[in-house]
Amino acid sequence: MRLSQILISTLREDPADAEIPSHRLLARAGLIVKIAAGVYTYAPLMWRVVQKFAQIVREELNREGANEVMLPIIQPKELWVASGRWDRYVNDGIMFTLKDRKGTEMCLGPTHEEVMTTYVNAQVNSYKQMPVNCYQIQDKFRDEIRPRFGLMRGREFIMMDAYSFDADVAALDAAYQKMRNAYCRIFERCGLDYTVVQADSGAIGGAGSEEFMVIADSGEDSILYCQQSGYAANVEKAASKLPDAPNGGEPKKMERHATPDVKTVAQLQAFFPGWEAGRMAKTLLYHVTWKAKVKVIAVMMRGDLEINEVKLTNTLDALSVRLATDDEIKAATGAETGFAGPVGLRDDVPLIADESLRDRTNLLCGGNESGFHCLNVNLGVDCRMPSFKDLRTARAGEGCPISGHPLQQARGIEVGHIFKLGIKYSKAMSATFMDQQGKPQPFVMGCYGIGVSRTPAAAVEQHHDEKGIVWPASIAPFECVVAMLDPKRDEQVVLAEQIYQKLKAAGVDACLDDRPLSPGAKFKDHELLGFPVQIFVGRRAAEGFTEFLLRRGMQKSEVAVADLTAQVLAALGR
RNA sequence: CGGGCCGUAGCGCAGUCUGGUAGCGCGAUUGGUUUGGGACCAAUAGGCCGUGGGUUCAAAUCCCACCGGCCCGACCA
Repeated sequence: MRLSQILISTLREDPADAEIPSHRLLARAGLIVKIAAGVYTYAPLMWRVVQKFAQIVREELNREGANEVMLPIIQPKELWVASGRWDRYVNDGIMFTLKDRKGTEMCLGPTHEEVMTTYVNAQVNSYKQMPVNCYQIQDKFRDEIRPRFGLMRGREFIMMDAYSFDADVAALDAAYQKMRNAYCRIFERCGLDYTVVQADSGAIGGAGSEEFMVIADSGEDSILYCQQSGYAANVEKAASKLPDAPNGGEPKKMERHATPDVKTVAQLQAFFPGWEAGRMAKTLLYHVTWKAKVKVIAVMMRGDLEINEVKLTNTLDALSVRLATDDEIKAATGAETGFAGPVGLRDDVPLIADESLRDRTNLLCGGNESGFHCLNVNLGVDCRMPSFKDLRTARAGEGCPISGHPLQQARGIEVGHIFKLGIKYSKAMSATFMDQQGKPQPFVMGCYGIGVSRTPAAAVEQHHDEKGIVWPASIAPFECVVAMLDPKRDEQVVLAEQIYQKLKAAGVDACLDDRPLSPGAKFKDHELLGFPVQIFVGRRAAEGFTEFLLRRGMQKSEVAVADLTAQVLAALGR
């Protein structure tokens, strides 16, 4: 391709609304253009990037026997009612809904479990037809509460989702493993530094799930990992071994103390010298929403630790949880915020506690009365015995649950997520096949997503410098650019053309920069656009020499034309 | 949805406090000179100052409402 024929519009200045490197660079390079919040046009060079990545995804999925299909973007409400997800997605506000001419409610697909399950259910009647794995690569729509970071969190975005259908759990496990392997190959081929972490399965539900995280400071997810054991988990899911808190000793008689205006753990430590946070048990009131009811419940946590609301939601099998408001707290405990405790808590307020409080004695708790706290509280003696659950947010520095070594923390961009769904959707939607006994059974499903527009952005996040993007060769818009510095000089034009043709003949995805720009402008453009290998045909063209630049590291050397193709192939690892 | 902020030429911004001719840089167009780090000279084009209402002799500027957008938070296959 000749760059003179491609729409390229790099900006001299950073766009005003971009924060993170990938958004800033993709916008400045003119590769993405915003049309509304979280909605972007992909410029020709960016579309090449997306297509190259999508092709890698296809090749690796096809290798595992998956079938590419095209599913509708517009979906009828009834499918979502059948799976039980309409209300949740609409209430969460992320569903784009619309009505057709007849007034039938439809939505723009935020994901495709419903459609795919319906499709496969109609086609697959027998266990003999499985395993089946279908995927699609296309636009998805989510009216994100807060779109941001360019392609990282858009409202319209490109995604690959694959769905596997099997007759039993063992077959699902095999399908899952195949997809996991394919995912590893995909992200390796993109040159990404990624980690597979245990994850919460969230709104989509199901048994096990793992996320593929690209490590980057701008990542929206926090992950904890251990190099010794290989353990890695999203902080939403992570477990850890805790260092012991100070022992409370033999149970003593509870004391009630006036603590006016002392509300926080820090204030309590100052008020009661010698009582460390680890000997306190804070009690937080949560407003919990289930499908058919809402309730305020009390959750106890050791004073020096934090509640993990994802774990709390899962433990309670709730749709959502949020901290209770001051009014709700007063209604439930009779006390102002800051004095809630288990002692004398109303019987109709359920009480649960984190495992870190099991068997702990002589705790410091809120008094359930404004201005009072209790010392030497013993659970099950001075108050109800709570049920104990893992509700704690694991933190860096705590022990790895496998090796005990201190956990380390990093930020990650979620580029892939794989789930063992089981029969959650097939059962809800009555999607069944005939088993060997001739009895209908629900499909055992898995689902597997990759952010197709997000992954290239993540690649930029990981591969850039102060001058611009440094594309990994496998997804670069072109592997190599051949630029004539002065298109008015015939020897440069002729030589550049020759080199370009030779590279193409050698199988290099090359482009020719024949634009009538000054040399400086071309240098800047190519630094920003990030072609991995850059060849400049300039003042030494007549002598048969060119300049050879590797974008990563910006190493520049003079190379004779005769050696050029070999050098380019070597630089591309071929 | 809570908190903070912003809408002025294609992009980046000044002007708004203190009402009175709408500006700067980049980009674009034309002509000329250039050609190794976003060239130079000259000329030109380009604005319902987000929208609607109000105050005023007079509104980009003051007031109200709405719309759009950004950041923090909550939220989030």
